[in-house]
Amino acid sequence: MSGTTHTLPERYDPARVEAKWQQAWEAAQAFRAEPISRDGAAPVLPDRPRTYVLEMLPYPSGEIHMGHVKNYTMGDVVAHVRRRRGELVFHPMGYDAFGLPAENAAIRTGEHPALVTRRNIARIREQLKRLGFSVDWDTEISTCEPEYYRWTQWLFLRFFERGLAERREAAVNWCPKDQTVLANEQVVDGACERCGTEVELRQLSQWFLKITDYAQRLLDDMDTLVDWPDRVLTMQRNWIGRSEGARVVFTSDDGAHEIPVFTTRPDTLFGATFFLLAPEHPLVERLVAGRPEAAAVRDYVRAAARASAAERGAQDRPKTGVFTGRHVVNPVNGEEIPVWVADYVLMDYGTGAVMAVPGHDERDFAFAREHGLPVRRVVAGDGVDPDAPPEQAEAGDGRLVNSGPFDGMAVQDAKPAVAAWLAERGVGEATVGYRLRDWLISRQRYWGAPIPVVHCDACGIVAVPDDQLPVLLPEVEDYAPQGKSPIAASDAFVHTACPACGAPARRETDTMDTFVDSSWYFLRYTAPHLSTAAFEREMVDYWLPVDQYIGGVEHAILHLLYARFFVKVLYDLGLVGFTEPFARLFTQGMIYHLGAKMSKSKGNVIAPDEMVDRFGADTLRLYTLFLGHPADDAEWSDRGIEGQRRFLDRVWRMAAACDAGPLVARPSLQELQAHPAALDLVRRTEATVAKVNQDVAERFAFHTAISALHDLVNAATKAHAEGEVADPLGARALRWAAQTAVSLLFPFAPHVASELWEHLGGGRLWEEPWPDPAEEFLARDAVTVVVQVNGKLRDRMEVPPGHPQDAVLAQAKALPKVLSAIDGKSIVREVVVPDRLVNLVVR
RNA sequence: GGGGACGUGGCGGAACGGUAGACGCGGCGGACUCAAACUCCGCUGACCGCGAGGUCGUGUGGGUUCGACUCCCACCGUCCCCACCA
Repeated sequence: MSGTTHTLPERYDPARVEAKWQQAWEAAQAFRAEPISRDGAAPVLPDRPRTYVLEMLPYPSGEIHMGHVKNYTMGDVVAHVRRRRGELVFHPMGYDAFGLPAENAAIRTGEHPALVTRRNIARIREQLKRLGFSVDWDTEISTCEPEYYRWTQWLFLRFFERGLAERREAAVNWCPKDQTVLANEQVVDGACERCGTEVELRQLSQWFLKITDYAQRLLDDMDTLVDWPDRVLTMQRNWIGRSEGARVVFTSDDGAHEIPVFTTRPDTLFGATFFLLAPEHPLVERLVAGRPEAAAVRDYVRAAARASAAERGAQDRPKTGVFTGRHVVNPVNGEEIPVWVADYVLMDYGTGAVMAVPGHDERDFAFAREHGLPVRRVVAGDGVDPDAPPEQAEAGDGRLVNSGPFDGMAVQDAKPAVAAWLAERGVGEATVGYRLRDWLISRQRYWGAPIPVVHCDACGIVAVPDDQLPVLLPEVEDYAPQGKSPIAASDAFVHTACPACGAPARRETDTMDTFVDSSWYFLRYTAPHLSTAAFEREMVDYWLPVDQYIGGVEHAILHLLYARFFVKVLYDLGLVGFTEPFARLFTQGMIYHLGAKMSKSKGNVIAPDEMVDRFGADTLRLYTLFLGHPADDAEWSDRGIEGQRRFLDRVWRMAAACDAGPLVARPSLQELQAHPAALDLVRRTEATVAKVNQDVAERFAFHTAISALHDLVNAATKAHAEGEVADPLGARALRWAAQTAVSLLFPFAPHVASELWEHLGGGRLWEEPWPDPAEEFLARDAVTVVVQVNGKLRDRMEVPPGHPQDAVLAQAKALPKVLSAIDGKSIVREVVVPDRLVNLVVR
């Protein structure tokens, strides 16, 4: 590929060009990932600027879709540009390979999910390769392979040792027909996504990762994520849902139980007229046992357990509840208030118990109305009668009334004052609540990483020793869940010896949520096949945090939050030297077609392969980026893609119009003085370099960068067609324009750019320094200044750049159109924006 | 109910307080061709005018500013996230 004498075929044939360059890159190991950790080799870390460009790894459910093409093309552009800027670029690829789709296919066909998955991966790999992304395929990882999930299990055990993984009872969505736990996303309108059966809530023993221990740090460290989209940060902030309030301890009427509540309104404590427990609250049974109300309460609790989450959470549902016959004592005033059980109280937020202040909380007010409970005013705005109970919940500001020693205090002051009062007496304190829940990672499913613990009657839950990892998935007959994980059917798997005491024991049969796999894959890329560790500290500290992460906004909350949590835990464990995984995040918009999100069920999917067949990978890459700003949703147009193919055809013809090599140097400004057409072309070329650089590096605006390339190629083509650059100097200018356009085109359409670069006499374009604009060509010798009268455009004029303001003004005032516009009026103000505009304000 | 994003030609979109509609699609007219495809050239926001030119125009209504698609407020519409979170 020395590119000496190379004749260009007349017609652009993408299939030939793309195959040729994909082979060339592979043969040259052009995009080799280095350095990475390998078995038996000590890492050598180059002293060079490095960049980790990462796109969210695909889920191998079948084929890639247009969203993937857009995602990986964006990442590829960034990777190419940075590589050619001289940075050491790391741009790996892998597969998030565990999970439901492969498993469901296996349940249908009986085929092993590993086979389904590997076949899908082979298909996707082929599709990605056809698009020519600059990744090193030797470092590919797949989360479902034992060499990967061994380390997922190893990391789980580190969480377990730290007390960050624990097993406890939790309510889960349960489909009584399928006999399985469903993720929230699998519950549609309170029914099972697959069979339509009403979903129940069920108490099951489940594994959790204690992400709530990290709630505050996940919140605090967001301040360092300045290059993340605000909307993602906002979504995460809302998801974590920090709220300040107080813990208040109530005591049961017999003095036997202390029942804490969490409230954000400790200032309204004197307004509590009743008390609520969630149906799942452990004290419910103990409070009602042996009482006449017990039967009614148990009925209610049972009904609540059967009701689905969606049903319980329904918006305008009447507030139901049942009186327990018991009372609790309010610590501020010793008042006894009745205890009810109500299903609008959630067991997993706060303490599962609530003090009800109907005067100042909407839900409590509705409940009080429904059940004839008293409403009391404890906050009054100006001019409000303190003894008139609110007619509706009043959540606004005011001063405290009917609140003993706190009367007259403003709400804002009363909150800390009441909390302090409680703390002094040992019946509460100021505290912070989060709506973030612990991360339930248990799945009663086959196709996931087995949770590597053993249940021993004598020792309890025992970790599988590191040297016995991986705990391999057993072979089973049936992949369908039957109330427990399918792997529980494998006796050989389940029955084992306790690693601690050697007695017969049972293996855990739950597998892990696939989000666990994808919470650390970006670390594994630095050691994709290392057999001695998940990764090496030196290497991850070298490459991470990821410089540019790119993916769909649908992962704005869960994946990104989980990955951040993982990295913080690994930091605390001393396994990594950074606390955030992704320094810069870009979330792309979706591609729509015929007004809807592309989906098989809507029949509006455009298959990338078909587009590659018809137009070539380069055209497809270009078009997905040309669609609009990548952060915005975009509408696919069948005709639109033809425009980008036409553009590449035009680039091809422009390059073909140039003689085969060698490459030329840019003509100097001085040489070009006598040749206006050539000068103009070089000026446009340099301006395009500046524009593309700015759009790609600063704005992520690939669509306008591509537009700028259109402009340049159109101008060069026109200059050539009109014979303006037929002379030797003109030909050099044209060649320079062509060379530069091809060079700039490369990150977007690498195959055709490489082919044309070769024709023009260049070698390895992927290593060619990325163009910088020649500043001397960016300055113009005349600028257009627009002239406005009262802000209305009246005329425009050419002036030298930096022309003195008074001269510009004088020239503007002499323009005939301006004269007629200001005729008979007096100028009251003159605004001059240098080199841009004049505005005359007249009256 | 809470939070967020977005409303610009026939369509995708451009314009980071200073020429609204770049670039692309589509459309119209023309050149090339026996014809077509390809390619090339011209026009293409609306209205008035033969023309030069003029008037209007970025969802609606206000505001800030010499000047607003852009900033602020309210409303209408679309989409996304969260949602009985005490």
